[in-house]
Amino acid sequence: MLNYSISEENYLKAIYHLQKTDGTVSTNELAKELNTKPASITDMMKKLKAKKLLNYQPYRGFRLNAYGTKVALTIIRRHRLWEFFLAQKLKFSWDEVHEVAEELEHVSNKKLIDRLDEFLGFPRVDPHGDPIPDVNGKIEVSKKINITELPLHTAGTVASISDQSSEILELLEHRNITIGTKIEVNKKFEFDNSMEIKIGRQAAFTISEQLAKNIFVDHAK
Amino acid sequence: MLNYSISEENYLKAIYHLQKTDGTVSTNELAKELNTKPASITDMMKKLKAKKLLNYQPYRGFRLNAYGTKVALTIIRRHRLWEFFLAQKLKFSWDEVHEVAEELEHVSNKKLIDRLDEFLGFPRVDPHGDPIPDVNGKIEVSKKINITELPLHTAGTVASISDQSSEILELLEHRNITIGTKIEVNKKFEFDNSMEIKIGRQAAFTISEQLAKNIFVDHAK
DNA sequence: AAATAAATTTAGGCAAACCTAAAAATTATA
DNA sequence: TATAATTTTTAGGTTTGCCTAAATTTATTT
Repeated sequence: MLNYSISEENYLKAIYHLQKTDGTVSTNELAKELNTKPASITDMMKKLKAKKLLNYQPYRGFRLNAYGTKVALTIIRRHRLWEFFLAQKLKFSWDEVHEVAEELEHVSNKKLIDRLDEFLGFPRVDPHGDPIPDVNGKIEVSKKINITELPLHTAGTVASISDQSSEILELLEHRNITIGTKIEVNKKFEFDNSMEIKIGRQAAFTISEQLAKNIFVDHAK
Repeated sequence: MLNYSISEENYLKAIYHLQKTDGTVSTNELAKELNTKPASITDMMKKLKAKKLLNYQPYRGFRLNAYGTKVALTIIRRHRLWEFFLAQKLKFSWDEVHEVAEELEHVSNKKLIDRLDEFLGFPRVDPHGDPIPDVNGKIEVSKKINITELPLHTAGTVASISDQSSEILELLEHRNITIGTKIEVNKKFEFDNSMEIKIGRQAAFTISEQLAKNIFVDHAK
């Protein structure tokens, strides 16, 4: 696998993430994601196409090919392993890791990343609950699990709420919990099975077992 | 402290290292060190002077000022902490760490470096035996110590040999040990106080207590 | 299907960091 | 000290990755 510039790596990563939802990515979409102008995107798409990382037809959007996807996944692997390292070993909080990992991810030494992976005990998910691609670029598809099964200090993205009553929604609204909210469990109390959770950088608060049992989150493995 | 580009950081670091020996650094000297052409050096010196990092008079060489030195020391701090991390935590060998640290050193998040320092237990010297600047940029002056006092797996640079006989020099020559050679102690044997040492990437070998007692190395603290 | 709006691309520029070749300053030498 | 050799700087280019403004293509309306 060849080496790519920091800009190229950021483009590949952004395209990978945008592709997930849409089938193809548009110039404006990517420009917005990368905080650049559409003209810059067109420039770079020509380069990445020339380097055989993606399929691109003028005016028709673009999509990573198999090789481009593989490169994107190694970058995501680096990013998530560093996030895990920062949270686990350097005691960075959940919401601080991303920014630092954005820089570390561009250090491309393969042995470094594989040794780091080993040092960390081959973690499967990063501190946000997103799956970490393995040495071969294989990435686990995330599954829904109940928040009560979520490991401590590992975020999950709220994917569904089983009870649909207005009572529970009132409570969730009050707590600022909706689909897409990232939740991290701080503590579980055996006495009443209540748990202390945290959302983003807000102060932690406690929720009852009843409520917890209704919250499902996306989580790899 | 402001942020500098990777190139600027590499220039500052190189000037710092060259300054140590000479009083002032010349264009050609720096060009050789950085594998660039003299014209590129002149370009960059103008920029670094404009940014108040060094003193520079055309045709008269250059030298970091107090601020430039401080910046250089934070880069060296990052580099050596990462080297320590790579050797100690990721089991990289002595001669592999430098190259990887050259990349990691440009990640400039201060909290990252200070937390890493703490995580590593505030090490004083890197795996090559060079001192690591502290949070405030203070760097210990290296002192000579006998190789028998050198901690295991930490390199020291041969600074002097106390015995000056031709017999010892013959032995040292055979072993490829001269002033400037970097030595790492692998093991010490209590039985006869002999020790197994390693030079660069050569295979390790054993030396007697008598010989060891005559080898002094530069080593911080 | 024309006209208008929106998205995308092209054209031409800019700054950073490098380069080569030529000019200028400094240093060494006859 | 004048000339030669060396060092350094200047002048003018190149590539990467970005920009603005204008042109073009595609999509949406009427």
